[in-house]
Order: sequence, then structure tokens, then C-alpha cells
Amino acid sequence: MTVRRTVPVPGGRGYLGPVPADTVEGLLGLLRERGARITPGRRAVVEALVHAPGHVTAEDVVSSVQAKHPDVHVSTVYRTLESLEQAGIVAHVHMGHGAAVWHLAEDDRLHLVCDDCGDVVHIPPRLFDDVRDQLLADHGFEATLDHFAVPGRCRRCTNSAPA
Amino acid sequence: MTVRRTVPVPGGRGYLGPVPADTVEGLLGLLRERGARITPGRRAVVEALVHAPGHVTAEDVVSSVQAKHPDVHVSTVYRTLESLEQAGIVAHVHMGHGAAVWHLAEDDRLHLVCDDCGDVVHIPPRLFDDVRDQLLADHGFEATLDHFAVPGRCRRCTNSAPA
DNA sequence: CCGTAGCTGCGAACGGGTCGCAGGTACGGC
DNA sequence: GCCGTACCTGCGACCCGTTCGCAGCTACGG
Repeated sequence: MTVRRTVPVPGGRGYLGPVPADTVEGLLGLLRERGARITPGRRAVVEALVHAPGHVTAEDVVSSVQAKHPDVHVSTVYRTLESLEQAGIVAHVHMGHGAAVWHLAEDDRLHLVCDDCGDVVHIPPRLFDDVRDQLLADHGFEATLDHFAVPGRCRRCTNSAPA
Repeated sequence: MTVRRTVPVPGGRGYLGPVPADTVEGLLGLLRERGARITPGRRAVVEALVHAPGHVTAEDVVSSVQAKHPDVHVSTVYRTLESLEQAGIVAHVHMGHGAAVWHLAEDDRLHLVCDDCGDVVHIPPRLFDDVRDQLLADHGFEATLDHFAVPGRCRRCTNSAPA
């Protein structure tokens, strides 16, 4: 029986271990440390994410993976993303009514999405620190404010067609 | 007929006319003012929402409507909710990965949803006013902060199983 | 009381994701 | 090295919440 090494990942989301955490091998190392097996499919998914231009949907990952490994199945990609998320390596954000987007966990920022033009603006998460503190103080609630994008109207759309 | 307490929302998002905006007839009046027709199905949907205990999913509305009007179809309920939303009478909030929940537009508050126990805490929207102002000032972005619930961990769950 | 635009029921289809299963394979143990 | 097995995979069916196209019905201004 394999002894499953339940090595706790130190830190949390932003953990940068001794291995470079932004290379395919580094990230796979983190996964391996958690007792997971490294398969060609998983490697391909991690490669796709590392080389992706920012956020990608699961479908983007699928097609990017299948470009080189046509027999990696959709469900494998979903399952791999889930494992990677549990390991704190990637995270997903809901941008609105459509599909979620995935990004490397270290890539920590909030998203403003324009309802009109769909444009995405990145902002530093610390803009919401006061609110988070207040929610904690007033309601004992540990808020996760980066899991949903903030919808609204960007400057350009507001100017071009004032409400 | 249950009469909900009217909190007059001056300058708020929803247009509140001279008609009492919290009764079935009042709300239907608002809809009629926008050129829409009042049908038994629509009346039933509005009734369901007025009598609903807070937020309800579209499915809740469907079954509550069908209890009295069994031949009102799901798609009619969805279409009615859409019309009501366009008229500023109701609004929907995404609580997480599941179905959206609907509420009367005047019923304006933010939602904290515990990832562990699913509990919902209501907070006044003005808690986010500073952030909204800052987003507008710094990025020209008019944020809509009440369209997604804020996920996180409630006090009870944090205490009973500290991270 | 009539004409018609706007609603409706219906059922099929959608997008995004999940699941159960049987077979394949990475990797610790020896 | 090779073996055993727990973990991972391909596959396809399925799920949920929601949307759509269509033909027929009906609210309501005239």
C-alpha cells in the first residue's frame, strides 16, 4: 500500500517553494508533493496554464491541451484543474454569466468586467482590504473577495453612452 | 395580502412611482406603465415574489406559481422575471455555483454566503460605498457590487474548524 | 368588439460542468 | 528492474439552470 504523503503546503495561496513556482516543472513538483501523480495529461494542462495569456476558460485549456495531446479528455482537464486548485496552484474566477476563467494562484488580482464591452481591468486585491477587515470585525465573516469579478461599466462605455 | 414594509429608496436604482411599490397591484402597475401586458401568469409570478420569504430561485417561483396555476410554464416564469428585471422591479443575485436568487428590487442588500454551511448574512450595501467611490475615482469604473454574493466563511464555521 | 402586437405553452436544445465505470499507468516497495 | 495497486484516465451519459423557436392565444387600444 502506498503511503500517501500528506505534506501540508506551507503558507497558502502565494506559496513560493524552493522550486521555482512559475515553471511547469516547479508547479508539477508542488502537485507531486501533495501525493498526486504526474501524468502526461496533467503536465499538458499545467503547460497550457503557464503559457496562457492571463485567464483562460476550461475550454481554452482543453483545446490548447488537445492541440498537442488530442486524446486528453475534457473531463480529465476539469479533474486536473480541480486537483491543481486544491493544491493551491491555480484558482478560478467567475467573470459573469458565462464560463469561469482560470489562472495561476500567484497571479493575484481582482477583476473589473464591463457589462457593455466585456473589457477586463485588473486591480490590486488590497483595494478591498478595508472592506474585508470590516466584514470580519462586524460580522466575523472571512470574505473571499476575489472569487467573483466585479461587474459594472468601464470609463469608456460610461462616457460614450452616459446612463 | 402581506404588506411588506416600504423602505422608500430615494434616488435608488429601482423606480418607485406614486403607486405603492410593494403590493402586487402596485408592482403590476409599474410593469403596465412600461407598456407591458398583464397576464395571469405574470400576476402569479409577482404574487409569488411578494409573498416569498426573501430570496427565491427561479425554480422556487415556478413551483409556487404552479401551486395555484399549474399550466404556467417554466419558460414563462423566466421570461417574466426578465421583464420584471428590465422594469427595475426585481433583481437577481448569484449566490455561488448554483442557481441565482431573485428578490424585489427595493429589497437592497448585500449577501455574505458561507462556503461551509451555506448560511446567508445580509449586510447593508453602503458598507461597500468607499470601495465603489475609489473604483470610480481610480479607474472610472462604475461598479455594481450587489450582483454577486460575497463568499467566505461565517463566524460559526471559522470557530468550529479554524483553518 | 375587433385587430394585432405581445405573451404563452411546449418541448427541444443549450452551455458548462460532473459522474460512474472499466481499463490503464505512475510510482513506492522490494 | 519489476510488481502491485491506488490513482488517474477515456468515454459517454447525464445533470442543472436556463434559453429558444414556433405556432397559437389574448390583453388591450381603438
